[in-house]
Amino acid sequence: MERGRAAMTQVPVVVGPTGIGKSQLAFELAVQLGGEIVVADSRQVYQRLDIATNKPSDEHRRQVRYHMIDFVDPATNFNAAHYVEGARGAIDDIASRGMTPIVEGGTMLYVDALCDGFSLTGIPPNPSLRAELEALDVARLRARLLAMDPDPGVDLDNPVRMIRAIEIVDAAGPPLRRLRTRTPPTWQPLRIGLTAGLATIDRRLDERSHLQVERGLVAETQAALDAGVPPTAPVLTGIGYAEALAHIRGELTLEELPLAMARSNRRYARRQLRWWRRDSRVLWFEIEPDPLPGILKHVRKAA
RNA sequence: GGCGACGUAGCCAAGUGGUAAGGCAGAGGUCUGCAAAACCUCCAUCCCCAGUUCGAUUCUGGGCGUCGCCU
Repeated sequence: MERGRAAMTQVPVVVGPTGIGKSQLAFELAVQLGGEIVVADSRQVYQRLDIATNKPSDEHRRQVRYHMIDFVDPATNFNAAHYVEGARGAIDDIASRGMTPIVEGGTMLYVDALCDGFSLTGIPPNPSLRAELEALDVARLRARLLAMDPDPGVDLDNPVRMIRAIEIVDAAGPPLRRLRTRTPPTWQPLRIGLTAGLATIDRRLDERSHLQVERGLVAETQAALDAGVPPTAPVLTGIGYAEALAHIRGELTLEELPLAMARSNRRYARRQLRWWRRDSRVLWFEIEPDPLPGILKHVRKAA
């Protein structure tokens, strides 16, 4: 069958909370399996901002080929649909060359959109409509949305979700639900979760935050500003950069900076854990004893 | 030692004689094109004792504590 090899291809997908060593594990997995890594991360796609986005080291990049990082102008916006398109292409490309694609990431929506094949409705953002809708309060947004689609299936308290819903229905007509479909990819995701106790995660995040500041996070942020990246750009709203900006504005001392970063990271890590722990398809591995052998065994058995 | 102010959740902080705003942090949850975002839910009986009162976190007295000023 034509879809033959591709259809059967198992793609390891390494997920888990930030700061737990996913990147390192994916690297080791790639080395062992002869693979290339497709990062699923909404911030690593942007060029230059390396420190707080936790991009792979030059050393790792020399040994393993990485995809979906470092290719978007930081002054622009990138989104889940762009990601899925690029990542699917990357995976097909890797597989076509006989290598093993390995997805690794932290952005929950990106991972699920890619691996579950979310349609994302196919309607692109409409900036002028968004600008208009952003001026409305929640009640008005809700009324406007319900007038177009009485049962849109979105959080009616959430302005961001309602604006998106209105945008879709405005372009494609109701009902919204019919546009949100799933078309699984031609390959089989093998979800591997990396986890650890919260105390361990918190300690690592604390250490990493201090390290990032020492490595020049503030200078990197300032350089981005100097290069014309607006403070409102998505990258600069990310963990680390948001705090660095606050420091540059004088709202945080240099001593407070890593503490604030660690706090944001803790919150994010917990959200990631909550997102994936409800997904029964994820097989979890503790990071404490080296999880690589067990993961390799699992991957090889599945293949 | 004297004088003054203050003492509300982990932190910041409103407030009233009738049974405690809000913010941050924390916990849980939602999630199909901004997702490291956005949104939802939960989270205190007001320093201690006595008194006044139908009823005190809110009034009075005492104690303890903190801060400031003075000697």
